[in-house]
Amino acid sequence: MSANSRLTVAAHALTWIGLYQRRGHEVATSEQIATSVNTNPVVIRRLLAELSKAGLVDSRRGAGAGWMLARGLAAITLLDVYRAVEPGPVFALHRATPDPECVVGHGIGPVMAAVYDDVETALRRELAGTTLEDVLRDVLKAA
Amino acid sequence: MSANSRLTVAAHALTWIGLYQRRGHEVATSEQIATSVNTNPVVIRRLLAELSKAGLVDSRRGAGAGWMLARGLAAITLLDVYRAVEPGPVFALHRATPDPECVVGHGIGPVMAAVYDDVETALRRELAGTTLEDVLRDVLKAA
DNA sequence: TCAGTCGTAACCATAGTTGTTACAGCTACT
DNA sequence: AGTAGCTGTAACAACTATGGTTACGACTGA
Repeated sequence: MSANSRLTVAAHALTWIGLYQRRGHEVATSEQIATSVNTNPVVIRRLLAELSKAGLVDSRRGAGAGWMLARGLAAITLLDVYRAVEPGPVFALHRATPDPECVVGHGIGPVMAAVYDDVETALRRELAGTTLEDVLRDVLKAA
Repeated sequence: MSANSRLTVAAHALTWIGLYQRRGHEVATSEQIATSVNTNPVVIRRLLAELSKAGLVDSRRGAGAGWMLARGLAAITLLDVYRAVEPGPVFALHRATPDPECVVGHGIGPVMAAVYDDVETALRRELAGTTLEDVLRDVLKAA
């Protein structure tokens, strides 16, 4: 499985913005966030654009521009972030339709789909149990 | 996330071998399985090679060669198959180490790792709850 | 000996992710 | 007005994972 870090980086960016705002700043720039994440500002802007479409952040343009949270850290769960940045499911069915003449080929699709539904539900339940406020608290606790 | 069908195809192949053996045949060939899955025999052999390393199937070479289950369908869970064919975790941490001078950059790695551990545990618990015997039963029920 | 199959290497195509450069558009500030 | 600074997005390259295909040596029952 292609392990991807989109959820990690998105959570990092949002947590960073939250802490920065808590310290009295109105907006955070993609360059500041990129420095903390250790990546390119465009990567951050691309990710924040998806989070913006999902209603998790707002952006301000022009001079003094930047990003701000659309709601508090306590009101954003990792599931919200996951939904915003992960396009597809973890597991997929066959790429090409299996042989419909074969009993297994004909029937296994729905069976696996049901299993994958349960897996996704469990995964989402876990992610829903952690808010970015929890993340920030644990981050500060470890410092 | 790159949705992959390795788990689906592996479960399909094993279930097919199990049913084929139950009908009185000793071994199944990669070509027969590939026909049911609707893919190339080499894809099946590559996947079964991984399942063989994991001790789920055995192969016989020479004339009359093919594949057979190493143990019954009821003794193989989807978690066993998942472990055999999925190399890495679902989520990854940062590709490049975040800024250690930043509180968030320094502390968020372990926090996210803990969350991902819980997610993987939940995912594995779900997969462990279904055996290939369950899969075959549901496949036959739907027919 | 030979036919059939495994085991595996090699190569290509496709797709997703990440990093990078570039540039148009917007707006507070001077 | 003009400008500086940042967003928003396109374009491209590099890398990785997956899947499809061809090829061929290795093995073994008949």
